[in-house]
Amino acid sequence: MEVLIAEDEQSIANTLLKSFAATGNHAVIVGNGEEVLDAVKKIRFDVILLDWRMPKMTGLQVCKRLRELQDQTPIILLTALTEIANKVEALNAGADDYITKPFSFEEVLARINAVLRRFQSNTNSLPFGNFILNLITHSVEMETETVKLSEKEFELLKFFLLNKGTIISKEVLCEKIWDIHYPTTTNFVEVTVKNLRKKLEDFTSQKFIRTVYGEGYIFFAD
Amino acid sequence: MEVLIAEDEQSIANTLLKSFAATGNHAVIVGNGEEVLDAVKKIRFDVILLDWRMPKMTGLQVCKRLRELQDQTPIILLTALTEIANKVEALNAGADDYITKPFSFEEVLARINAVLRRFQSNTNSLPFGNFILNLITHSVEMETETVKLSEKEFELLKFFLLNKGTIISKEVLCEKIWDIHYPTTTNFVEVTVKNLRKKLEDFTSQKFIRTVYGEGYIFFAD
DNA sequence: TGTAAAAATGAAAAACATTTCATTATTGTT
DNA sequence: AACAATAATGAAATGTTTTTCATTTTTACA
Repeated sequence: MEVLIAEDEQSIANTLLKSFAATGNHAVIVGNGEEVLDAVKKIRFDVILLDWRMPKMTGLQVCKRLRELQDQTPIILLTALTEIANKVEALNAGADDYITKPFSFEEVLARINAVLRRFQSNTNSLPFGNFILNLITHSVEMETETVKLSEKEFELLKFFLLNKGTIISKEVLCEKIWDIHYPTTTNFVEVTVKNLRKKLEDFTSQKFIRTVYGEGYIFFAD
Repeated sequence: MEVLIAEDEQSIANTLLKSFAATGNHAVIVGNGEEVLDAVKKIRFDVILLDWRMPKMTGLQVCKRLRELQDQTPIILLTALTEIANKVEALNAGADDYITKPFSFEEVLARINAVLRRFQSNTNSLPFGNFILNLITHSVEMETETVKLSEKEFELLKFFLLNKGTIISKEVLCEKIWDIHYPTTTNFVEVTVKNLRKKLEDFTSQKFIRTVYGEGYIFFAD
């Protein structure tokens, strides 16, 4: 397991580092929030432990910033504070859990494992723009409204979201969604794209599905 | 949201009860662990708040017992204790989170929402017997075969699985799945039950959906 | 056992989703 | 600008699901 620890108190940092090493894991220590943001750009971590009090940015600010940057790495906040407002703030800022100091390494491990357990199983929603594709209800949700997709529309949008930013040929869509080999005699792919576009445009004027002439489609969000 | 609160201190219990009502939720209060075990047999709750100190059984014991009984309802422990050992114990006993007293109602709600978020995104399948209901594909899977359910069949089976072992009236199904108020002029609930039974029986001779004459249906698995 | 209420069933009707098809619009190339 | 290839569209045809309805079966209870 790859752990990123943001902690400016040397003694705590070193104890954690050794403990992780002793349990067969690998930890990287950084001393402030900016270094966290740099580190996550370079390496993928399984979990991030953020000290609440740090130089420059607080753990909370780092947490918020990471979520703004669409980073979904599980975050556990380490805090010496006990004020209720902070706990609520932490959870609402996108942290997955927090641990109050003083803590035992045993507790840290228990917390991490609990958070990872939740995370490991697949997500039930795929966000894009201001929207969310709910994989259970097969509908697109925004703040106020919800639109139910037909089955083919759902599978198409899901496929686009899992492959956003890359050109997807009709041939591939045919194979993956309809399980039909190219060439097809009719244009059901185009028709389904049209219908999906229509449903999304009822929400917004944003053009998510762009056509690449002669090659296929490409999905853009953010 | 349906909340079960196990709390023997009347003042705390009443405050919670009122606060939940004020936020459009419904809470049930019980005073000891045995009543918790009784209550979950009858009704499905979205979350259980367990006081650590209670007559007869501690919250921890109740928590362990519920997990032994295969009850997966999210549990949040309410505790006045601050010893680290207890926190670890709580998480290892199968609790999903804990709140230290004193707490604000705001924190309780934030915690519940955080737990529910994890819980929901944690499961994309519901197992029953030797089968699995895949919540993403809306199909029932067994070792070799797979059957795709229609939308109503899917919602019905999902509802049964989330409420297994309890009697479910047609009235409730009508409200929750069709969003239609009783009484109905026609018998679409019975028809959908019939079709779902048929699809399940193509897999197995096991009778999952039992009729309770004059009351509704009850789903049995394991 | 007979009866009335409740539930199950097969099949038609209605609503909805998918696919096909003819036509129009757009794109890249000359 | 003109052309051919590709894509988009509206609407019809087909297929599937949902709902309705008439009838049969099951149940609890006298």
